[in-house]
Amino acid sequence: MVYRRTHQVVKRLAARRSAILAAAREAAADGGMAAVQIAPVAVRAHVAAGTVYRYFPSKADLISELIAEVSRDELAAIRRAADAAPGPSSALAAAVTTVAVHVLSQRKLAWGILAEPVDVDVTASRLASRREIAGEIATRIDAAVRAGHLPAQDTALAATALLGALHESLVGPLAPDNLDDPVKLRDAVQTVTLLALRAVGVMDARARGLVVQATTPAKALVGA
Amino acid sequence: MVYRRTHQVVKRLAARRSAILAAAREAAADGGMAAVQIAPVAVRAHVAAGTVYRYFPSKADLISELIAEVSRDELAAIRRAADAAPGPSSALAAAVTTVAVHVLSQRKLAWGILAEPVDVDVTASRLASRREIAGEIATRIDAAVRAGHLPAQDTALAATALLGALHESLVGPLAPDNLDDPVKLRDAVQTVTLLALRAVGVMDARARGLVVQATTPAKALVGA
DNA sequence: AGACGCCATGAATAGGTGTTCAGCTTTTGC
DNA sequence: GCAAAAGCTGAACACCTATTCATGGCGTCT
Repeated sequence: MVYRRTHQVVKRLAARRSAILAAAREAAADGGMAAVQIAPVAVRAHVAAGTVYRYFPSKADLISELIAEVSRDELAAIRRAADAAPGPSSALAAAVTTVAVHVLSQRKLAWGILAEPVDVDVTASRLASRREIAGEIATRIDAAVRAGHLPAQDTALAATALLGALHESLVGPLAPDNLDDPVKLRDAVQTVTLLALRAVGVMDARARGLVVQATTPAKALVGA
Repeated sequence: MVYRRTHQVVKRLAARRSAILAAAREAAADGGMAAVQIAPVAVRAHVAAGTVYRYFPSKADLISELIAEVSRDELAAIRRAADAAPGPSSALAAAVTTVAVHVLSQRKLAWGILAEPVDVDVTASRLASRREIAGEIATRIDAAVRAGHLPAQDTALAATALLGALHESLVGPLAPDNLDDPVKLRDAVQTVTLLALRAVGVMDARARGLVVQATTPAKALVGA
């Protein structure tokens, strides 16, 4: 007797898997990675604790997939924004702005994905996540360098440094705490983007122009 | 009958306390914060596990003091380097270089102090540590701004961003892995310092000069 | 309709480390 | 030298949450 999964069942299984992941994401967005515990996530997803283990071998795997998923979304958003820009420098500015806006609009989640202490080992997926995003930024820096807009440099290191600057200043423990005010938030995004662009060698005056330009499409997200 | 601590005993107690802290520091430098567990630390300090609790109310307190101690040392080094510089811009460059060299020369410890997951809550002391260092950097940026060497800016945010850039690119998960080679190490320090200076608005050409200048006194540490 | 296999359940288990404390040793004051 | 106080010890405890698994229910095939 060959038991075969009906299409309907396959769909239900997939839905459940997504539900669990979504529940984990909500929990993380809500209370950080600390809130991503098997039992609470199971409740959120309307399944029993044991069921989670039918879909993910371990908590580490669950969180790893969560990180990968968020990372994919992030990367797509960055590419979209950068590709829509008129030139390499604008693209870089757009990419940086996108990262800034995204992490700010989901601070707890971002902090959880990036740096919050977790009781299981997720270094590998965090590493992969960073690699992807940093790689994209590095590519954009490289394009600007090749276009002659920036001095030659170690683009990988620069990209890493930029991300570090963004993360620490926007979602790190020292991040300003009044970022709920849309105006302050936009200012923070602009300030940090300006810093980032100057860091890789964009002249101050030109950088300011790029920042304003890049902020415009992101207006809706920034809410100003 | 009034029992009173003899001078000798006071000294022994203080010595023991230091020994425990030192043991914790060694453990952290050796295997990161994960290695700072009560039992192993006690062994290193040649005391019993219970004894640790006669000096520190909890593991959280022990680690908090460890963080504070390392932070104090770091701050002192930054001040020393900056104060020895001839002008505000040089001082800023020196401060940044000092941070870079320090975190690189004790990567595991730095990572532990800054961001490594710990099973107890040490956010408060980490926050304080960051505040101190960032405050110092902010002060130096401010001095350079007032001297007319840099454009006006949000110095607190800039300082935070700089530290984020340094940490992420030098001890974060994406940090280059060949930093044991002294030459590579020096290059990394210079590259990152250059990025940092440009970020706050130092012109590229001038920044390069400051970087070289600032690296010279740190030569010994950098080992090149 | 019957038999069999996959899926879901959630209470019980496991494992590891911070913390406690009753007993022992060392120091103090007379 | 002796009693009292303080310090030290380390085995036992406590706690917490990831993970397991015996059981029951549902879907699939003949």
